[in-house]
Amino acid sequence: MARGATRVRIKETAVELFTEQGYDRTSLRAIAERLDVTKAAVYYHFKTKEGILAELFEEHAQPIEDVIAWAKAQSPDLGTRQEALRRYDAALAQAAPILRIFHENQAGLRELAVGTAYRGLWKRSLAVLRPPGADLVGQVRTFAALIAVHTATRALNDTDTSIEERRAAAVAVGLDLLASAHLTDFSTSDRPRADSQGGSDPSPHKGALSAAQRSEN
Amino acid sequence: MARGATRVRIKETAVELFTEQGYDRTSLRAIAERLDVTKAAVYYHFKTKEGILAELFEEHAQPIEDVIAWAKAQSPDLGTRQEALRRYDAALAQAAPILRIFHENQAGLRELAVGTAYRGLWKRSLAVLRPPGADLVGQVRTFAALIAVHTATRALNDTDTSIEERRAAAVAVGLDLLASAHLTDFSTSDRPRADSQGGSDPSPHKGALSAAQRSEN
DNA sequence: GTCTATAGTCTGATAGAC
DNA sequence: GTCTATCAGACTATAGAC
Repeated sequence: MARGATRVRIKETAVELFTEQGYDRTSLRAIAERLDVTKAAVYYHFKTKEGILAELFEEHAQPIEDVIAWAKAQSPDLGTRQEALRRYDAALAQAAPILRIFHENQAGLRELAVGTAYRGLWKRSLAVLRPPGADLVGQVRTFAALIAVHTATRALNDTDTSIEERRAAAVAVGLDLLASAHLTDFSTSDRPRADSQGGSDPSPHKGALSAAQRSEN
Repeated sequence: MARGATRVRIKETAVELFTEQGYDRTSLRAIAERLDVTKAAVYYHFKTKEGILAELFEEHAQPIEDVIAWAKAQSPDLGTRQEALRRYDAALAQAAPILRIFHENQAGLRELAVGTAYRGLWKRSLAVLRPPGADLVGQVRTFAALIAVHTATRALNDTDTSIEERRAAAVAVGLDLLASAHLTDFSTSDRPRADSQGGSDPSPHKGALSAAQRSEN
């Protein structure tokens, strides 16, 4: 067995079991048994159960932190935010299984340090995608854009479509939502132009905007 | 103490603790202690721990089932789906705390019967909101609409806005997404030009880092 | 309707041999 | 680097007194 192989296998198995059964329901004994090692062997590599999850998080959060750092270094326009969403999606290609664990175990991880770290990453991602001075509707759109890229791919896994198709669809919807969120003054008919840098207006499908204005019930 | 009061208090306390700590981390002992009764008293009212959650689910799922049944009895047009979303939101006003428990404990509840029941409810809700023959993008939009109404209100609770404002914003975005989902032929996705780099480069490390040296934040 | 007492099992974690 | 052995504590659930 190569050096460090067991440590890697522990993390791989932990991802499997955390995903299948949940973090709290997954015991170290179960991880050890599936690997055909003893519980003490797991404790040799990781000080605590949370330590396994924390290391998984740190590994996969880094590419997303890079996207956030990149976006902060750009001018805060629509093009930057849309490109940030595409890069977020690219980072997610690897990180999705781990972030899914955090998403589906929110309640149980709330009091753990690693859960706080995840919530911070989510908030920073949202802050980067959100137009400055967005109104509430714009903030909801931004949230919807992020969560679409985050979970829509898995939510539609009962369709007979490929992962690539679903990811592309989720990103397309996310980009459209970011464009809509860019229209800050949503409730009036005076709408600012969507893009000022290229001269070519992306012009997403705004025909449905009037539907939302009928929301008063 | 009025008749049946303890049973109600157990459910109320369970909601609090399931929300704060998660379902798996909440012991019956903790529920009993917070109520200042004994564990056995809880077992008198509920056969199992899952039984508490199951009863909470059944109570609050019914108004949503009613919305689904109503929508199925209408003609499957956009107006019906939008009205269904509004009614879903109205039902959510009471059911939200309970459904939040299911949403934030997905992994741990996966193997439980009550978790399967929740996933079924979600799928049926989605089916009612989805335009017949929607393409993938339309399905993502429908998913985003439902999840916006479902969780956006809570996701924005760090803003200094009222719950009513946030709910109205979430519904507005949801209605707009349903309208967009109605446009089936979206598949020619236009990608707005982002910036000089363009494309979706997942590794922006070196160039972005040096650019990030500029004092932003 | 609420209690005491307890069964039986599993948990995360540690100490120390090899 | 992996093991055996063991810990103290927590868990769900049950039986039966009052």
